[in-house]
Amino acid sequence: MTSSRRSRDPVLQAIAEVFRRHGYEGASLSRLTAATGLGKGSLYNFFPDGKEQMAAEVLAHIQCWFEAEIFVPLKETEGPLTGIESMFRSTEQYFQSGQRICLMGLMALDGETPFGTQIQAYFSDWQAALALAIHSSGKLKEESTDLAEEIVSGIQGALVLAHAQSDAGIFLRRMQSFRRRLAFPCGELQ
Amino acid sequence: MTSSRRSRDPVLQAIAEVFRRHGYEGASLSRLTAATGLGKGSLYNFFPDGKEQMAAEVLAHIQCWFEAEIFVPLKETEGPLTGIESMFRSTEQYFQSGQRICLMGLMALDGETPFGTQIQAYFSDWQAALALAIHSSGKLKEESTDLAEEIVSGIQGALVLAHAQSDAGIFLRRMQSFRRRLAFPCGELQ
DNA sequence: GTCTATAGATCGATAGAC
DNA sequence: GTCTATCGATCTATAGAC
Repeated sequence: MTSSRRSRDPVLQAIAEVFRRHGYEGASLSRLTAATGLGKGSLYNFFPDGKEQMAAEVLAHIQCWFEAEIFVPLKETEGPLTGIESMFRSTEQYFQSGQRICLMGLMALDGETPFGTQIQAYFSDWQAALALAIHSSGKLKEESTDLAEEIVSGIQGALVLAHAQSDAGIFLRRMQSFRRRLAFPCGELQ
Repeated sequence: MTSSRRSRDPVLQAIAEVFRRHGYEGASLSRLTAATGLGKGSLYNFFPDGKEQMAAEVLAHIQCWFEAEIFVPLKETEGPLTGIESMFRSTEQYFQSGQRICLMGLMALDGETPFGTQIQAYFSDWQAALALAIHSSGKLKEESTDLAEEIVSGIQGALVLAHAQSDAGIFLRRMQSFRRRLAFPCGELQ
């Protein structure tokens, strides 16, 4: 169990990279075997239900990582602003300053995948945790929800644009912009 | 020429919908024949270079539409604010209030497609036209560029989130938020 | 110009040797 | 647990009848 965990994780990460780069339909078994260094037989030994199970487990792994590293700190940190700043830092690191894509966002656009529920949960969990942190930093409840929606969607858009322009600077500039937006209370004008 | 144009356009639109729904790799010829009502032979008569040519022409068609309906009005309208408002309206209409996906954004994330140049041009043209309109509405040049980047990427993110949550309201709320952001000069704080 | 038939490659998945 | 061999289905693309 524990040793299976230890060997399963790097395989899952290699698989995740293939899904990120090629999308669900483009992630062929030949690409997956090449990326993992495993034969088809071994892959089906790890994931008896094949490609769909691989994608489902990758998404579950991502959800767990964000839950532990971002959502929980957002909800629990004593000073809520440090939770928010830790979110920005973890997000920048996870997406490699904008060079890496969000698989949840890609799958959301891709559509026609059986992962709608997982994707929906990921985004609503993120937004809820962030809205709570913003609210307890002193903003009104309505404004917090709105800002959380702006930032969660804004991060996705920043990843799209950064990848389209092959310019990670776009992502980092957007993240700085979100930080400023939370620091200055100019949203109260409306 | 003119009659070929007339018959080519609806075919191209049907093809575009398939790419939007299934991505480049998921847009199989069988789906394309089903959506267009044409046999493979006819499709290859229209597009001798096959799927890649179909996608390239779809993207070119989209670029042309945005150029004519959004970018030019942004650059040319007498009162620049009416150009910006017309952009918001056309954008909401084009993306069907957030129910329709941006094919350029999807292809940008999809990666590994040979359309990087077209995608890059689309986004930089949009941002440049919008920045110019914002600048001539009275904002500083630096702030205009930044706001244009925020809005162009923000629209993409709003489409991602709206599709993930199956909630077009998200897209419409983000668009309203952008309008407010342009109306109130609170960005000068930093 | 539209269709059907089909080629050749690759797809996801399985079987069975080791 | 890992591999190779192979299945049937589907893929993109072509050929040729009408």
